[in-house]
Amino acid sequence: MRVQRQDIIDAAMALLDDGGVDGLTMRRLAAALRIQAPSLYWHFAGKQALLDAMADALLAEMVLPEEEMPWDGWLRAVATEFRRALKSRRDGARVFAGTFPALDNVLRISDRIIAKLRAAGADERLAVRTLFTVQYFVLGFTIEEQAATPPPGGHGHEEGEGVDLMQVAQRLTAEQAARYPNAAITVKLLASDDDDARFRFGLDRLIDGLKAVMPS
Amino acid sequence: MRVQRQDIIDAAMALLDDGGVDGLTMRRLAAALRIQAPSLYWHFAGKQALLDAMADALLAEMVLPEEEMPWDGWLRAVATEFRRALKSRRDGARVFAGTFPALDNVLRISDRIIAKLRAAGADERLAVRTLFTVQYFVLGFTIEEQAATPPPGGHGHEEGEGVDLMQVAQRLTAEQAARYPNAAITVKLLASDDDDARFRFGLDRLIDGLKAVMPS
DNA sequence: ACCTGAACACCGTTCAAGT
DNA sequence: ACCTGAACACCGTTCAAGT
Repeated sequence: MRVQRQDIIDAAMALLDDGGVDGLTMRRLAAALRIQAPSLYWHFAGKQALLDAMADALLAEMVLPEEEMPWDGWLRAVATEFRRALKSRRDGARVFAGTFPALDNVLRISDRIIAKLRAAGADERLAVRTLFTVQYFVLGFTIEEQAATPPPGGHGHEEGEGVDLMQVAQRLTAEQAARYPNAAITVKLLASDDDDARFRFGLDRLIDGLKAVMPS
Repeated sequence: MRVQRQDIIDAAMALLDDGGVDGLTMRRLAAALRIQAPSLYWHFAGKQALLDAMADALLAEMVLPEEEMPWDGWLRAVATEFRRALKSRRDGARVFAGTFPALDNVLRISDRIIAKLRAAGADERLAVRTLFTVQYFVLGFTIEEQAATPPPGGHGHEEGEGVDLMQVAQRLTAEQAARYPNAAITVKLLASDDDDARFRFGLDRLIDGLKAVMPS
């Protein structure tokens, strides 16, 4: 049986979990599929097209909340699901960032979000700005979250790819800690704070701020 | 005169403007400095250490607002300056994202922001969460902003690195536009909307939301 | 203290050719 | 319609050696 486009995406996603974006090469991907690297170029125009397809695939599993909810709770739920989708694969947020794939899942989900906001009374511009404001926050948050090495008991992550916050805190020179005491505290506090709670904090502030400009 | 650490950072920044992060290679950087690539490893442990130094250098020009302002206006001004600093070099936001450099400029500016928020009555955790929430929004926004090709009259950007939103809009198949009408409108509206106004919109919503949880 | 030459182990992509 | 072999033009990094 020959390799299909979807087989390539599946294998690429698996490889992402193994070695991160930096470990995802066309040659390794081909080897995993037991074909030669140039064969991939029959299915995808180039590596970027593959990454676009992967970004879109990340959203495939997103479950949208029920339609009956008020827009603010609904948007909060969608943002939470978006973060979950990005986190479902190693470096998922980095793969998604920068790509602007006009592919099916991205279009489908954008469409539903805009529809919801418009139904709640927002005009086109307000709906679009709201969508992207929330998206930027989630994306920025999740990129940093995934860049940090999970504390001790991770199950993959062999390489020193991630940033260990504890280690960063300890490597601050005495001079730096004396000169920038608040920054020194920040690193330590950040390392011990709960990611989910931090995410909720930011998202709730944002949605609170959005409520003030949404009609009704 | 031999090459100094700062010369390398300066040359790397110039190279960034020329060819973006993808065009920044140790070999090209060395050539620009008229030395051989391995020499760079005497000054920096590896490419990542250089990128960290570049991320820190991006913040060197940041001008912090006067201390007398109320915290909300002050924070808005700092966020605006942060975006400006990221945009001062091609792909600046991408360079900054993911790195967590405990270097002087990053520490200095974090320290001042936390100090300001604490002086306004926030406890440590609230101050840290506020700082990072705003940072995530600005970073996410600016990454996407820099990923988009500036409309027509750009002065650099030879390669097809950026995403042309107009082109994306036109490449949507009739089937896609029919199935996801709101998404189709979104792409067009996004291409014509003003980036500065979009940035202010998101930032103001965020700061509005933060006001509700800050004491005083 | 700073730099080079040579080498290692890779990359993404093209293209003619095969089935 | 899908895949291969061979090749091109690169990468980041190490390391012994030079000044």
